[in-house]
Amino acid sequence: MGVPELPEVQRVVETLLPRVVGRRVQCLEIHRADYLKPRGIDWRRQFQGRSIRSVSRRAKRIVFRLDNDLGFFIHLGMTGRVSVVHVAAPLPPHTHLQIVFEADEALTVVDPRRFGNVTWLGEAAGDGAMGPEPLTLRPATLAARLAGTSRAVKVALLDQRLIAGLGNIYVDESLHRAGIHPLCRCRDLDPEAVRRLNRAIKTTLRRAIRAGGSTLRDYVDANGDRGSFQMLHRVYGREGKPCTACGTGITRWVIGGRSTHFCGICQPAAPGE
DNA sequence: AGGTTGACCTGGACGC
DNA sequence: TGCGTCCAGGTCAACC
Repeated sequence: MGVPELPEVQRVVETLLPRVVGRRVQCLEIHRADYLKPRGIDWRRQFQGRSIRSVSRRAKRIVFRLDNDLGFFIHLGMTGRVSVVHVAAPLPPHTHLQIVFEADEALTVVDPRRFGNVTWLGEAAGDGAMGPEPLTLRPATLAARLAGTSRAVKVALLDQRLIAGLGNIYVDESLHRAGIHPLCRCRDLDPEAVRRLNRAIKTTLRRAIRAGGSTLRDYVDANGDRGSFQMLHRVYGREGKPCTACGTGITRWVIGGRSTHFCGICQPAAPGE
C-alpha cells in the first residue's frame, strides 16, 4: 500500500520537478494503452517535438504542461509510482508509460493495481468539479461547504468535490486533531468546530509534507525515498493502541465503507449519535 | 440527496 | 510449502 494523498503527491511533484522541467521529449513508450485516458487521443503526436514546461500539484493529481501549454495529469491511484530512469534499465513490472527524454532518461509510470491513470487535459484545467485545495482553504469557505450537507464529516471530507486532496489517512488524522467524531453530521458542526477542523487539516498536511508523507508499505517519492509521517500517526492504523493524548484505546469502525480510526474520548460523539 | 454496495486490480498477510 | 481467503483504499457506477 502506498496510498498517495495530498502530502505524498506534493513530495512526488517536488522531487520530480527538477528532473523533468525543461526537458525535450524524444518519444513515448506506451506499454498499456488503457491506462491513458480518454480513449482516442494520439499521445505520440501530442508529444512530438515538445518539452515539459511545468509540473504542479492539484489535489492528488500531478499536472504537467508542455511548452505549447497543452497539459495532462498523472493520478497515482493507490499504488502508482513515478521515477526517472535510464531507458536501458530493466523495465519494472507494471510499467504502463514511459516518457523518454533526451539523454535516454525516461519518466516511468508504474502502477500494479492500475487504480491510477494518465489523463490528457489539452488546454483545460480539468478541475471544474473538484473542491478547493485544503492548504489554502479559508474557514468561511469550509463552513459554507459543510453547511450544504448532512453527511457524516468523515464521508464528506473524502468527497473530492467538497475538498480535494484528502484521503482516508489524513481525514482520520485531521478529525482526531480537531477533536471531532467521524460520524458528526456536517451541518451540525458549530463555527468553532469548523475553525478547529480547518486548522487541523492544514497542520496535519503540513507536518505530513515535512515528514515526506506516509509510507505504509511502498510509497516512495520520485527519488525513491520513503516518508516517515506514519511514525507520527495518532489514530490511523493504531486500533487498540493508546491515544497519544489521553491513553484510551483507539477505536476502528467502518464508516462509508472506509476503515475509520478515532479516539472515543478525544472525539466525543455528537448528541444523537 | 444520502446511504450503501460492488466493481475495478494486485500483492501481502493470514489461516489451515 | 502451498493454497484459499481476506483486506487495503481512490474513484465511479448502480441502486434503494
